[in-house]
Parts: sequence; C-alpha cells; structure tokens
Amino acid sequence: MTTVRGELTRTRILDAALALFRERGYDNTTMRAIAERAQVALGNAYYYFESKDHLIQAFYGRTHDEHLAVCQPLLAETGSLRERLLMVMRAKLDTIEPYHQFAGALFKTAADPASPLNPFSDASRPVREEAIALFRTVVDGATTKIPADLRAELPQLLWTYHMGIILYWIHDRSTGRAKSYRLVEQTVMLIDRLVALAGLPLMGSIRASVLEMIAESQQ
Amino acid sequence: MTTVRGELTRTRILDAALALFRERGYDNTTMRAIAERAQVALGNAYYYFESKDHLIQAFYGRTHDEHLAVCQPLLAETGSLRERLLMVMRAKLDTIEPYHQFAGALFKTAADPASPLNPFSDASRPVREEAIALFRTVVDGATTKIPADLRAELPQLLWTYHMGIILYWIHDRSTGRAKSYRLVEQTVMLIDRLVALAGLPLMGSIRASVLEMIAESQQ
DNA sequence: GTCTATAACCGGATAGAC
DNA sequence: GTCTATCCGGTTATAGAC
Repeated sequence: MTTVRGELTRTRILDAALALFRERGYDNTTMRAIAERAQVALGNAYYYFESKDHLIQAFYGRTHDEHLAVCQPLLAETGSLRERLLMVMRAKLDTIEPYHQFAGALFKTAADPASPLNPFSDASRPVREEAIALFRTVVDGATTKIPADLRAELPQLLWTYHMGIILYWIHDRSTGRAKSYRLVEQTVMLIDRLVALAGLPLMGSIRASVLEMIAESQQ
Repeated sequence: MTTVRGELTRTRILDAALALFRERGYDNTTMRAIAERAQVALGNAYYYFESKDHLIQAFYGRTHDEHLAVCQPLLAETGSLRERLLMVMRAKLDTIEPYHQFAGALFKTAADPASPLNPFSDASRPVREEAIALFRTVVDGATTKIPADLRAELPQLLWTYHMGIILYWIHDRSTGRAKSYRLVEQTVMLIDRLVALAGLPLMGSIRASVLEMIAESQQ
C-alpha cells in the first residue's frame, strides 16, 4: 500500500470511481465498471477499497482537502466573523457542487449510525476534528468580540450548522444551488447577529443555560 | 390488493418483516427470510412490496398512526403550547422506541433525495401533510398567545424540528434514550420561550425577516 | 510482504408460467 | 395472486505472480 505503483493504482481506481459517479450516479455505477475503467481486476479494487461505500470516504477526504486548500490563504487575513464564515461556507458549496448528483447516495450511507462513514461516528473522528479545526480558525481569526464560553463551543456548533446546510443542499433542486447559497448568506448573518447579541451585558445567564443544554446533549 | 385474502397476506408479510427487523436488524434480514416467515414465496413478497425499502414506508405509516392514536385524546383538551408540544414529542419517542435498533437503516433510505421514501419528497407528501396537521392541532389548541404570521408557519417549523430530534434520537446511545427525552424537554422549553419572545411589541420586524427567510428557503 | 487475477457466493430484484 | 427459475451486482475466497 506504500509502494509508488500501489499508490498509483489506488489513485487510478478512485479517479475512475469518482468519474463514473459523476457520469451516471452512484447506484448506476458497478464495481465491475470501476475496475474496468481503472484497468484492474474486480478483486483488485477490493484490495484498495474495503467496499463501494469506502470510496465515498475517500471522496470526503478529497473534497475536504480541496476545501482546506482554498480556505487557508483566505483565512490568513483577519476579518469579521460574518465575512470569514461566509467565505468558508461559500467555498464549501463551491467545492462539493460537481458531486451534487451523487451526494444523495453519499449521504445515504453516511446517515447510518452503524456505518463508519457517518460523520458523527468514532471512525470519522479524525476527519471531523479536522473540519472543526477549520471552524476554530474562522472563529479565532475573527475581529468580532465573542464571550469566552461561547467562543470555546462555537467551532463545534458551526460544524453542526455546516452539516445542516449540507443536508439542505443535498435536497436543493434550484439551478446552480442558488437557494443553498442564499440560505448560507441569511443564516450566516443570523449567526453573526446572535453572537453579537450573546455578548450583551444582560445575556450572561441565558447564554450559560443554552450552552449548558448544548454541552449536555453532545453525544 | 383489495381482496380480504390479499390484505391478510400483506399484513402477514409486513408483520414478519417488522418482527425480523426488530430481532436481527434491517441489513441482517433477507427478503427470503421474510417470505419464509410469512409463508409466501419470495416473488410474492415483491407482489405486495415494491422493494425491501418499501417495507420501511409501511413501518412509517404504522408508527405514525399509532402516534396519532395516542395523541388525539390528549390533544382534545387545551393547554399551553409547551405542555402540548412536550406531550406530542414524548409520545413520538415512546412510539418509535421499539424500533431504535433498526432506525439507522430506516433513516438511511429516508436520507436519499432520489428515494420516494425520503420525508421531503413529493411521494411522501401525504404522510408529511398528515404529520404537519398533527402539529397544527398542537398549535391551534394552545392557550399561548401567538402572532398570526408565526402561527401560520409554526406547524411546518415544528415538523422540521421534530425531524431534527429524530435525527438526534437515531444517534442516541444512552440507556432508554434518556438524552433524547432530556433534549426534547429543553428544546420545547426554548421554543416556548422564543414564541413568547416573538410576540413582544418590538419584535415585529425581526420576526418578519426571520419568517421571510424561512419561507424563501422552503423547497 | 505487496500486488493481481479468477471463480465463486449471497441476497435483492425480475420474468413469466400457472 | 402465487409460484419457480433466473439475473445482476456487491462481496469474498483463494491461488498465485512479483
């Protein structure tokens, strides 16, 4: 698995799979077709990827890395929470757009709590932590004033928010996913306002009780 | 399908399926095993249910009817929004509890936008409308004062909220699903407070802009 | 130990006879 | 409305090449 040739074969299989998924969707792509396009035997594809579902996990990794690469230079500068979050969320939608048509199948396997692909599972903790770290960068580099207790929880909360947006996006049938972009704009503005509101002098006790509820419900 | 005998066979297949799902989970139950327990041929099971997934849709219908039957007498009386919503949500969790172990598989098919089983799809509109109607009863019978514009949207919003709770419940590994019940209690209280807050004199414009955002994002 | 290939197995789904 | 026979594709076992 560490050989150069092996790495190439692995890449070839993943490329073939993603291309076919985009061309004809997840369900209509057979493992036999993937193997054929990658010019390997069927059994060989299973040497590199435990199952058809695991190709999805690899896809996850790819788009996350791509998203990260786009965001990092932009996040190096500072800005308001609203600006930074908006930028990251738009970049996310841009990154995953080419895969919208098979995103349903993707989410299908991801939704199963028994699946290691489910974003809340222990198995996907590393990927999740990485994604949460991105939101921590968003928060930490923001010029907006944020109460310390909220600031600590915010990255995790924003990650959950971002999963919600993706759920909406999956079901979004509007051209160019215009509705998703619009929803991001509006919800980011709302979040920005809520964070500002939470910082007001009288909000301390309400904020504490809401944060406690969130902490308690964390699984 | 309308014959008495046919109806009996159909019921027998569904009963066998649900029993097996509970005993050994969705994935570990084969259509062959279902057919065998129901004492019909494999092909015959497909005469009544288009696919294995469609057995889940039937399950949906059953638990919804059961939930409705529990709620209706209780909702005949009036009460605060908080009391009524809490009651309906608790009853929901009670109703679906026996199926928790295969709820993952359930959600798996439901999450696919291409599937007619997905709760947001056109195909499941009738079931969804029925469920939303239940929340309309909750709202309409409540003694709590609610602004008219919010009141109109609230049933739909509460249905979406209830889907979110189910998503949480699916991933809930605490004994007796204690965390889910606790989350329901806390979020219902929060909703009650927000609705009260939205009714205050100065909140009109904020409420309108939030409601507009929600209306616009509806798919 | 790293990689490739072939031949099954298993279960969801379908065709078509009765 | 019910059955049998069959297809199809994800997955696995296993033999062996480098």
